[in-house]
Amino acid sequence: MPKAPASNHPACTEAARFAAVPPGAPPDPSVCPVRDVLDRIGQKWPLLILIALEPAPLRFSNVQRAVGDISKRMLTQTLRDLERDGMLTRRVYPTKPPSVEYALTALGRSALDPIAALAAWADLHHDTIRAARQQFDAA
Amino acid sequence: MPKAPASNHPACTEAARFAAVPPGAPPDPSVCPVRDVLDRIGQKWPLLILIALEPAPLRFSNVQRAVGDISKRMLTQTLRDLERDGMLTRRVYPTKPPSVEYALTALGRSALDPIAALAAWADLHHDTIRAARQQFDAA
DNA sequence: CAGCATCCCCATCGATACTG
DNA sequence: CAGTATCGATGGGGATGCTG
Repeated sequence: MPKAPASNHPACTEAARFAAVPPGAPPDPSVCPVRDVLDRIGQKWPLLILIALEPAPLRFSNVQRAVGDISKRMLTQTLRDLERDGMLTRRVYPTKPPSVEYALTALGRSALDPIAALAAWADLHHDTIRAARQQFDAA
Repeated sequence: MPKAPASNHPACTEAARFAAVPPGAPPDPSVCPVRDVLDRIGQKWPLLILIALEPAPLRFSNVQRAVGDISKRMLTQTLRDLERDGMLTRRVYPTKPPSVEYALTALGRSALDPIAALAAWADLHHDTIRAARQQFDAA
């Protein structure tokens, strides 16, 4: 069990509405899609892994190198989570020594789309944020 | 000090490139804008607070009610962080008893834009993800 | 090479109680 | 009403070592 399921938080209905849900009200109140997704991509490693795999599929060690300082433990765990979510595929080649290739799925690729929008926003407003922080800290 | 500064992670340059940075290379390698932003909005409360304030400014207690089950402790702390980032303003009315109104800034409002895109994605693909999980767990 | 198991730390968050 | 202060539990995640 990776973690507890997303909270069925009252404000999540707000979030869902904010997300421009279709006409019909969400039938399953026990899950908030927004939080469900954000819990994943909001973490450090999942995002970096998705980005690392964007240009091309990679093997375990190559993912580790691409991401940089992730431990094998977290890499394994995060890859599992992403595979479980259908964001990437895990293909084992029974060579000697074994090699495992990870590749984005269409779903994983499509996720990078809105993430890129967010990244663009971050890049655009980063200076403003940093300035705001400095001003705030002068107090 | 809210938390440690964002890691100057090698893959962040990848992330930055992915975010379609302008021609010039980022001069400050010690900060990754993408992680900087994601560290915030990836957390539970900041997002819910931004969403709660989107329709209209709210006072402390009203934010708490709007968000739902957040403790005063986390609410205070998160509001501070968001204020520090320039995402919202804090205006104190010296009435008796005192009241404090929190309102989104233009920056905070603009942040909800890409977040909405992400939320829309989450809403759209949530079923697919849940299905992938169920299939994965059948093993 | 890929990945699992173990240990352990410490940051985060909730609960509670108190103040201006 | 709008916080601050303090304590305590919980679990995320790093380091290390072992296996197929």
